Amino acid sequence: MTGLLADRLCAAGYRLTAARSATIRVLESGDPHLSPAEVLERGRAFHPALSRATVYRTLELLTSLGLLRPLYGGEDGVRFACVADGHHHLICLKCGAAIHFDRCGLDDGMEHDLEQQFGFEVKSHMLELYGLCADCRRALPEEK
Amino acid sequence: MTGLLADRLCAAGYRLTAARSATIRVLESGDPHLSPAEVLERGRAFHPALSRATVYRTLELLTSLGLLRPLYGGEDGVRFACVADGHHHLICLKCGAAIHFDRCGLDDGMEHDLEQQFGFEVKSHMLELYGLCADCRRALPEEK
DNA sequence: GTACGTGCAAAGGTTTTGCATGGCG
DNA sequence: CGCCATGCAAAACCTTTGCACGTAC
Repeated sequence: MTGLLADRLCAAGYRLTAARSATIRVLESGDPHLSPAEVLERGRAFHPALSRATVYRTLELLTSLGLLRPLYGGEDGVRFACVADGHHHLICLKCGAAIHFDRCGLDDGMEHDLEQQFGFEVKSHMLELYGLCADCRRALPEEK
Repeated sequence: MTGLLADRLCAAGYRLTAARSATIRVLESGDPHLSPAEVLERGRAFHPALSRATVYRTLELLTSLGLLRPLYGGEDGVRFACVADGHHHLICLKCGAAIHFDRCGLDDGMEHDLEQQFGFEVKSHMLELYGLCADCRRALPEEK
């Protein structure tokens, strides 16, 4: 339990309430790709009164702080990923599976170069690679 | 006019119809981050009868071929980006501006390593860096 | 000529909003 | 104690789906 999201939230001047705390606990507990509905369902384990509207508001707030990122998954709508310290996925174009990997091939000097070139202040990043996962590669040749 | 999207579509065995052609022309004409509504509006310049449903169907089709990628933009919902040959953005967390840059710091051996490790076949990729654009950095200190 | 693709319009689900209440700081 | 945040429920929105017709190949 690092409390990274909570820390950043407070540092930005927002209150750490029961609803937000529950939402954050869900986001930091394992599964890195959750839909708003899943966050609501799991969040109610920590704070039964949690409302759908508050989940949406909290997700938007964390996104605006650069801590979360909304992704379009394979088929089931939006999912949010924590990108506080960079996030890297392999995404299967067929089944929508998102595989997380740690290694980031990013050139370390790159962020600095971009800040120089565009005056852009980089806070986090995400790298996605698209293709076919092992299971779908196996399945494809068979189906006709 | 490269016709890259059209070529790939046909190569995959799909028909190149007037509706699809119009949609593709919009996607290949400049602006790399379009919402479905914008695609519809601009597409009707080429094919007035173009329907909203067909735009959605075509966007989904191109996405499943790994040519497009749905992104959640700053505030206005989904936008689609062409990732046929890799795409790299700086995204402003405040105003939602998406700045394209060419340089990709990706380690060239990385794709191959991931194929070895996960059995994943990489077809395209996208790199997003989140932060504040030059304009918003200037504006922030002023507004209280 | 045939199977695929389209347009229309209605259905479905998710996301957003307003307002009175509650609780953090 | 004041203001921020919440919960509820309704409203708004975007997206998807069914079906009969048109058309690419």
